[in-house]
Amino acid sequence: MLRVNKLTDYAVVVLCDLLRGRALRSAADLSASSGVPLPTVSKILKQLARTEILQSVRGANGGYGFARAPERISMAEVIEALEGPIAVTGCAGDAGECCELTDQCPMNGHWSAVNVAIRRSLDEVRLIDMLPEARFMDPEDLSSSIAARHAPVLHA
Amino acid sequence: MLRVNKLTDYAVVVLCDLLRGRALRSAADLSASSGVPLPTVSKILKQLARTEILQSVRGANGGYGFARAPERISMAEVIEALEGPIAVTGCAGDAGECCELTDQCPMNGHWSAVNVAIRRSLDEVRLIDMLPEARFMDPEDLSSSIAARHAPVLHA
DNA sequence: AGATACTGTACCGTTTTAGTCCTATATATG
DNA sequence: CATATATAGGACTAAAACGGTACAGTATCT
Repeated sequence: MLRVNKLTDYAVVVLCDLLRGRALRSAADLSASSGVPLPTVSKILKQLARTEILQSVRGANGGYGFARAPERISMAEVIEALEGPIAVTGCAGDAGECCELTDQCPMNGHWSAVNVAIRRSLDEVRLIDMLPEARFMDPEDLSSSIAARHAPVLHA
Repeated sequence: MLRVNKLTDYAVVVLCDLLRGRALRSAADLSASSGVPLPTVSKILKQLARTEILQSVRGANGGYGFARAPERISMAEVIEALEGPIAVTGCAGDAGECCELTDQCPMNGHWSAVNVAIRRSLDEVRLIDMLPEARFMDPEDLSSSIAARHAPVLHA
């Protein structure tokens, strides 16, 4: 079925919620407003904060916010943040690890054609395209409305 | 990691082997030449024969062959044959089934943007692009060489 | 009739995933 | 400085998915 993890699915829910609210929100806050259980939200946000997608602030009044302008975050990034490099099979990755049939295996990394194709298409889907409002708004209205919601952005 | 099943991986190995050999090959034959265990090869071929990719002939001297000109088979078809419809999450599918958070879930099928993008890119990767020889040959040489190997094609 | 080869289904052990919890660390506030 | 708040990191467990195998059935060739 070419699935992504359920966690990745939830991540998009949470990220869209974050897109809607103030610039800095706590995990508990996001859990309450998204309906996703707190431990799960925590896990997701922690993962995302390790990349260039989210930025975290520790301590009282801390929380998570976007590390970059959210309009410029692609789904490829989100998926990679939660599931590692986009590689459809173990064989096709850059890593040396391969199946036991290496000698006879006539593939030798030819899934990379598929990987590249998928990677490219995911680069072109933006996180904000996942917002339900997206389908009712034209791209310009959308970005300006998001910009407005995020007046006090974190990312300097 | 956005994986496909291991079975799908093996399917490509076996299909490429079939691409190389005679038009009609038995499962045992393909198992021997590809190195994939017979029961597994059987399972894969059975699945593929349910679609328009392979065609089966029962009884002595039977086997499997392509149901259509193999140059026109896309990876999207192969993946769908083995894993069902290309849908990255349960939510996004056409089926009514959705997560438990339906009410609050702000997604409502917005993974479909991702699904469509992936589907489109997989439509453009052909099965023959997975052949190791593919990278050393230009498209025309390749299709003619495949056509030559498959002179007595099954598909009318 | 017998041998060959696909068809369908059911089963089980292994691996992966989802979800939870605990301890450590950082920061704001009184 | 003490305390409350919040993230960081990692370990652990129960559940689901997957891979692989086996078996009984059907079709076809010789």
